[in-house]
Order: sequence, then structure tokens, then C-alpha cells
Amino acid sequence: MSPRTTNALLHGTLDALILKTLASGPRHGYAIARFIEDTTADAVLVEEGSLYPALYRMERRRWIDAEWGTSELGRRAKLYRLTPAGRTQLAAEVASWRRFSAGVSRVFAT
Amino acid sequence: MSPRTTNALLHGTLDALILKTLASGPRHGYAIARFIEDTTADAVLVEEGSLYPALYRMERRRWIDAEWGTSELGRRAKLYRLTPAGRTQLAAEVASWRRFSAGVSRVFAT
DNA sequence: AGCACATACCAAGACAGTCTTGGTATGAGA
DNA sequence: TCTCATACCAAGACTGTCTTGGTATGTGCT
Repeated sequence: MSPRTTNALLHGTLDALILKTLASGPRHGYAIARFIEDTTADAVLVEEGSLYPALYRMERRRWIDAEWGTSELGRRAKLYRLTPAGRTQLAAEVASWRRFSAGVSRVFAT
Repeated sequence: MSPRTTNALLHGTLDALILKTLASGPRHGYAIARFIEDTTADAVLVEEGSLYPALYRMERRRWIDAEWGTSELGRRAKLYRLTPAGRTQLAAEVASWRRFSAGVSRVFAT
């Protein structure tokens, strides 16, 4: 169910992935994980033990806020929404990720 | 001299960057750091406190080996060299990085 | 009826890897 | 003399992901 090989690459990008996922509208945690894994064809796996701590962290930092509601299937779910600060943070993180990954690509292309 | 903002993105990619740097021939630690920072135009900064532990780790894992020699400037320097196992590891890490970063890009392109 | 599986959340501690800070030592150049 | 670049190293802090375990409900298959 989980990757045998721990994905160290995720470090530092999970926040941006979550923020980006929320940029198109509120979603609950489980749906965020599904969206990221679906979009990346499981190239990026989101373990629940990483997801929820990340959500709490970002809520503490006011990048997102949450309220209880119901999922599409009518279940109890906590819906997360991007705050203005979160949108700013998202832009910054995407920019620094592009810069970083371009750098890495350049080294690999050596 | 060092980044004010801790670069969490480096997590998991430093090994691959070092291995790739050594793929073109032996180099000493300081030169590895210079090469990566130069190649990435400082988009990827290699702190010495990250570099040397990474080198010891990879030496322990037999991905690289080391011997004392002299640098281009005639100073005492420990020269690291890629082992066959290291070359295999490099290929695997580059492949998984490409897969991962393609996934992240896909999410960001949403 | 029984059972597996998907949905949805959460907590606690393990763990890995980078960063901070401090140190050693030499040589070049102002 | 003093600073900066070169070159290495150690110890502990810190951050963030993973592992493992748990709660609870609904659906579908046999």
C-alpha cells in the first residue's frame, strides 16, 4: 500500500503540491491525496502520515483554513481552503521549485 | 554566505547531484560543491555541513571511494571517485528524480 | 451473513538528511 | 597585518516524512 522506498524527494514539495491542489477550490484531505496521486500517475505518493501533519502545519501558518463539512459521498470531512497568504506562499514555492529543478536538470544534463 | 531560507528541496537530490558530478572524473569535496553551485547558478547551494556527511554516507554505501591526494592548487585534498555501484545508483536516482519532477510539474501545470 | 475494501480522519514516535555553528590549517593578495 | 579563498571535519539542532496503530462508516462480493 505504501512505497517500499521512502521518497526523500517529497521533502519540501508537499506543501506546494497541497497548496496548488487547493488553488482550484476547497477540498478535504483525502481528496487532496487522491488528486495528487492521480495527477502524477502515482509518481508522487501522499502518505496520510505526511499529509495530515502538513495540513496542520499549514493551518497553523495561516496558509489554509479548515471547516467541517461533508464529502461528495456524504461523509463527514474537513474541508481545507487556501487563504490569501497561502496563495502568496504558493507562488513563492512554485517559483523556487522551478528554479531549483531547472538547476538540478542542468547538472544532470552535464 | 549561506541561504537564509533552508532549502528543504535539496533533500534526497544531493546524493544524485554529487554522484553525477563525479561521473565525469574524480573530484574533491570542495570542488564538488563549487561545480554544483556554478552549474546551477547558485540555484542549488551545497553547504559543507550537508556535503561532507553525504560523502561519508555514500562512501559507507560503496557508491564512491576516496583517497588522499592534492588539489589543482597543490593543497591536501581527499579525492572521491564513483564506483560501479555508484554508477548504477546514479542512474536509478536520476530516473526517479525525472519521474518525480515530471509529476510535480504536472500538478503545478494544473 | 461475513468479509474485504474504499472512504475519511487522527496520534505518537521513529527516522533520515540538511543546517548551524564551530573548529583546524594553508596560501594569495591588498 | 588582515582578509579571503581553499580544503577538511564534528556535534547537535531542526524539519519534515514515514511507520504503525487506531477510529468509524458504507459498498459490494460471495
